[in-house]
Amino acid sequence: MARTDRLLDLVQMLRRHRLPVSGEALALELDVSLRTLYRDIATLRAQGADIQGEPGIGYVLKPGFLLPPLMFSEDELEALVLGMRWVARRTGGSLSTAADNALARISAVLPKDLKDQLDSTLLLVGPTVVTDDRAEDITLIRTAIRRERKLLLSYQDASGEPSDRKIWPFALGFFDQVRVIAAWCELRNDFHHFRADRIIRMTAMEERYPKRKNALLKTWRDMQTIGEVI
Amino acid sequence: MARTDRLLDLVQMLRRHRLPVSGEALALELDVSLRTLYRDIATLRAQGADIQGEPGIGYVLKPGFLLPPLMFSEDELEALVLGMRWVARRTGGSLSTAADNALARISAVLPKDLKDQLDSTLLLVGPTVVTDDRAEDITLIRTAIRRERKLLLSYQDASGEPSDRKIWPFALGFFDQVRVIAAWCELRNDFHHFRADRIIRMTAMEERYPKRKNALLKTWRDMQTIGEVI
DNA sequence: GCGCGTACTGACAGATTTTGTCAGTAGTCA
DNA sequence: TGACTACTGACAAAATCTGTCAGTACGCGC
Repeated sequence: MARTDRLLDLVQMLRRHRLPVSGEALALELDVSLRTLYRDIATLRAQGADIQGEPGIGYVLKPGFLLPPLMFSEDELEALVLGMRWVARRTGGSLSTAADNALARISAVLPKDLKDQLDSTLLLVGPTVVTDDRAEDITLIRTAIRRERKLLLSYQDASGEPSDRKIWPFALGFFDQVRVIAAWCELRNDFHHFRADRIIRMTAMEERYPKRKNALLKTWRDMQTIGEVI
Repeated sequence: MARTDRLLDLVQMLRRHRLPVSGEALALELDVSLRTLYRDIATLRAQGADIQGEPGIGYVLKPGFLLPPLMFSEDELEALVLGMRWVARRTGGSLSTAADNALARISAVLPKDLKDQLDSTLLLVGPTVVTDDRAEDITLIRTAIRRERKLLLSYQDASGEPSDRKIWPFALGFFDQVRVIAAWCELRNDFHHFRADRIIRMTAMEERYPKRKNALLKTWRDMQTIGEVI
C-alpha cells in the first residue's frame, strides 16, 4: 500500500503550498520520478481531488483534504446523516451547502443498499423557528473567524441601545433560537457576546486582529461564568 | 488499484451475509485464492474493520461499512464537525456516542495540522434546554424504527389525558425543544405524533408491524398538513 | 517569433508488489 | 476421532508500478 500512502502525502503537500508548485518539486519531495508524479496526480483527480495544473506555472489544490479508507458502524452512519441534515437546515449559506455536499459525496461512493439506507434514515430535523439573520452572514462570520480578521458591527444591545463596534470574532455558537458571536470588543476592551439577530449591519475588514483565535478561545473559556454558556 | 477495490467488495459481501461465511466461499466469489483472501482479511482488520473469524465456523462482520478514499473541502470539514457536535450534545444514548466516535475516527486519520484545525473548529453548539426524556429512550426508539417493531406506550396527550397505545413508529423528528415520534396508532387507527416528553412508559415489542417503514413515511408525507411539519 | 519552464501522454523494460501454490499448525463441532 | 475451518510462512509466478526516454502542447518574457 505504498502508493496509497504516497497519494495521501501528495495531497498534504499540495495543501501546504498556497502558491503553485511545479511537478518536479513535488516529485523530488516524494522521492519518485516526474512521470510517476503525473500518474499520481491523474489518480487523485480520478478520485475527485480538485487539482489545477497549468503549463509553465505548476499545481494548485483547491482547499480540501483526503480521507483514507475508513470503517464506520451503522450508528455512526445514522449520526452522520442526522448531523448533516441539521447543519443543512439550521445554519444556512455555504455551510448548509457544504453539509448537503458532504452527504452527497458519501452517498455517491456507497453501494446501492447502503445508499438506500442512508437516504431513508428516519431521523428527521424539524423546521426552525429562528428568523434572525440572513444566511450569507454566517459565511461572512465564519470566514472572519477562520482568517482572524476584524469585523465592524452596527449592534443593538439588549436594552435596544445602538452602537458601532470593532470586534475580534473567534467563535460562533449555535443555540436553539439564536446564534452568538464570541469576540473581543475593542470598544469595551473585553470579551463580549453578540447575538446575530441584534446585528444591524456587519462589514468584514481586511485588518487582522493581533491575537490567535485559539488563544482568545482559551482565555475566554477560562473565565468560567462565560465558559459555561457554550 | 485492483486490490483496494476488492477490499471494498469484500466488506460489502460480508455485510450481506448475516450468518458466518467460510473464507473459501468468499475467495470463490472474489475469484482469488484462499491465501489471498486471508491476506485481505488481515488488511481490513488493520484498517479497523471488526471482522470476527472462528475456526470451523467462518467470518462475521460487525455491522458497518467501508468508505473508500474521499476528498472533502474545508467547508465540508466544518459542517461535519459542527453536525457531529450537535448530535453528540443533543441526542443522547448510543447516537451521541456514535457521533463522538465518528469524529474521533476521522480525526485519527488526519495529518496533525488538519487534526488541529478540526479540534479547534470554532463552531460551537449551545447547551440544550430540552429536559424531556432519558437518553436511552432515543436508542430504544431508533432500534424499533430500524427493525420495524411495535412499541407499547403509556402516553399523556396535550390535554393531560393518559392512554395506553400500541404504535408503529417509522420516524423520529428532532425539534428545538422536543422530539417527536411519527407513528401509526393502532388505537386511533391513524397516523399520530407522540412527543417524547409526554411518554410515561415505553416498551419495545418483538412483534413486527405489517408495513414497511418507508411506505408509512411516504403515505404520511403525502398528507400535506402533517408533511409540512417535518 | 524564440526560448524557457512547465503540464501531460505513450511505450517499454526493470523494479516492486501482489498472488497462487504448497505445507503445516491450531481451533471448533459432531 | 474426523471434518471443517482460521491462520501463517516460504517462494516462485503473475500483475502492477515505476523510471527512462521521447515527444506534444501551452503560457510567459524577451
